[in-house]
Amino acid sequence: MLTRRRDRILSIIIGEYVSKGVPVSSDVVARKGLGVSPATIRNEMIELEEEGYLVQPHTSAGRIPTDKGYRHYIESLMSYARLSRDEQFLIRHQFHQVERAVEEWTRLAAAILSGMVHNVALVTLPKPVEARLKHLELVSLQELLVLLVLVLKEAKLRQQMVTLEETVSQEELSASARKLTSAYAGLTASEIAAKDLKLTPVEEQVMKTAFQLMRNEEGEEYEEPYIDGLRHMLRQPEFASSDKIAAIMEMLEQKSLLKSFLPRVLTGEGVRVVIGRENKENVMRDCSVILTRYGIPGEVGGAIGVMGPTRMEYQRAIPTVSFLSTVMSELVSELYG
Amino acid sequence: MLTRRRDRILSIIIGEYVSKGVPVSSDVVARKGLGVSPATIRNEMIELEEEGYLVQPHTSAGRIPTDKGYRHYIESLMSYARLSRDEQFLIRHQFHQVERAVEEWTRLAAAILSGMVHNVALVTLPKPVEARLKHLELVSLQELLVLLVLVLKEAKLRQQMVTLEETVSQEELSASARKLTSAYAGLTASEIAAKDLKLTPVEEQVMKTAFQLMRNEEGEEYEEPYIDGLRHMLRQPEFASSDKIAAIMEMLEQKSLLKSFLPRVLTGEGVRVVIGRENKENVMRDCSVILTRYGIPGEVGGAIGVMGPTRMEYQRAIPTVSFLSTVMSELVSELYG
DNA sequence: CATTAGCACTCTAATGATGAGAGTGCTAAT
DNA sequence: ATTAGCACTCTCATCATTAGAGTGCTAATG
Repeated sequence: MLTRRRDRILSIIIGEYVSKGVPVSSDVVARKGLGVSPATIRNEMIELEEEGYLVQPHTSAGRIPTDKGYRHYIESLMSYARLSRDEQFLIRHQFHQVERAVEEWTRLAAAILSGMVHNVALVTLPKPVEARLKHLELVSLQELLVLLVLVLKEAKLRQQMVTLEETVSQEELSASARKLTSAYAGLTASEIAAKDLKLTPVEEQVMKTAFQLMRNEEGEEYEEPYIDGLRHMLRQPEFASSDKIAAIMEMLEQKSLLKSFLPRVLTGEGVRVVIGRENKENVMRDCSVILTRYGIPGEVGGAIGVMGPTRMEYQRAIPTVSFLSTVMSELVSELYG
Repeated sequence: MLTRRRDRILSIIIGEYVSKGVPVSSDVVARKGLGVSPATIRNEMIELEEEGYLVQPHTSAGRIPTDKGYRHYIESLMSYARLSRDEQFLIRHQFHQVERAVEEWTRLAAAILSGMVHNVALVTLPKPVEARLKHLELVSLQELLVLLVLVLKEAKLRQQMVTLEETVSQEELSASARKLTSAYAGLTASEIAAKDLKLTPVEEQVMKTAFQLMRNEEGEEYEEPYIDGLRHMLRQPEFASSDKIAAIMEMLEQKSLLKSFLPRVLTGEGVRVVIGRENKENVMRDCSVILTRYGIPGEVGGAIGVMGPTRMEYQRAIPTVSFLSTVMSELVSELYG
């Protein structure tokens, strides 16, 4: 546990370092109205360094926060930081101005978030815990080629070409589609599989494909996220070396890494902050990630978050992520009724 | 017009510079089997410099090609460069291993292209010159909320929520959908508008939305492209400074710029190469873009291309872009049958 | 006349020396 | 417990020096 004053000093140092990007000297801290001299601050700083909250880049430099320092700072921040009423209103307003569609919302959320925190925003599409069929349609394209269209409960479309073994007219296809829709509407993939219905071979084939498509919708993993704001993050001085940029780019373009990265962090409620070396990936050792879920627990959910250098405006980023998650939850709830 | 020998020297310099990234000296050129001494090369290089094909970064450095130099080199390249049979086969093979869907093909094309040329690949979805309706479906979501699903001729789905003014049952909606489909299937947006049919108010409303959606499909502009391979481009030494990266990132993330950028380049047939300062955008002054169209002329088309530093392996990039455009054209043709 | 050997010249990039400035840690006084 | 004072350390910018790369020019050559 830190004394009140050390806590205060740590906050000041983090605040200064985050905004200026330069190691913070005892002088600067002393001028922030603590009523003590730089020498006293120095003594405290030695303590804070010994306890692992601060480090010096070199002997004659000011201090910068360690991951542990940020961690402490953030814990005390999490509870009370909120966006202002005005900002909340402004954000809500923007969502009401776009198409009523999850893709649009997700894209907008990423755009707003990245713009507000000047870093990369990651937002996945909402994904239902279990896919439920709403409607099924078959459209004949060419002789043997049929387009299978699934409308899922949450107004999501999935499509897949199916190559039939025999020619079937559009009328017959429509009849089959009607039959299958009325038989299976409202069911999940497993419920559909369980139901033993008398189907024609063509219908069998269609449902096999539909089953696959629905299975793909389920699962623990989140969708591939929308990414926005790379341009902002790259302006940060910590990304002056193009090596780091390339390494991070590699991670972001390699969907596999990203996917495996998201859910691990999100087993639990509330906003998660992963700071610097707390990240498993080595390339991320100078980055922090602020992530949270949104959606309706047990029904549908997505992830929303920010990625940026460890030296990040947590004070602003955390409430922003938090608020946007709330808004996305509301929007999704509306849609899922 | 250049003499045969100067042409040869220019080629060698470009070849060397592209692979090594270092100004090329007369010695290096002389060792390439021209049968003349470095001094002769130097005399030729002076000529080439005076004619604007080469420059020296500073007095005691080798030469590097100017935009004009690259331009000349490329003109002579365009005609004969092809990918090897093996590579062609390998690429085709990969396309046959993915889902039969334009999104997959587009994504894959970007992935393959960027991997092969170690730079950024841009590929837009194919876009029809005029959207033709294939099928229309209405799915009731909530009391007044209906999902309108359009299947367009090329197996493309479009969706939009419609808020009705009165409650309509799913049966009635399906009936309307059937009616509208049989009335309008195969028609373009303008043909649909021209047809004067007796519609209920709800059907009117639906068709108004459908009309809008189809109109959005048309137009001169290409779709927003799939982008892949930033990680490769960033590894190039010319992007060591993060300023440039950020500027280019800004352009790529700002869809507006990108969209306006694509079609301007693509009024015409064949592969287009825009080198360095030939680009309108100032941030692109050290970059080249290789772009071409694919699709069925007059019916459906997209753009495919590569972006990278001016010092690019044109010899490889141009035939690769060209070949992938052919493959995409074939695939799209199959689908549009 | 085209080619080329020879050479002086220029410019870069790496290295090391120097000094100012920033900020510290410690000591001793309050 | 706090703080003034001060020696100490390390960075960073500047400058000088030097090796090396590659040139352009001149004069000689077949």
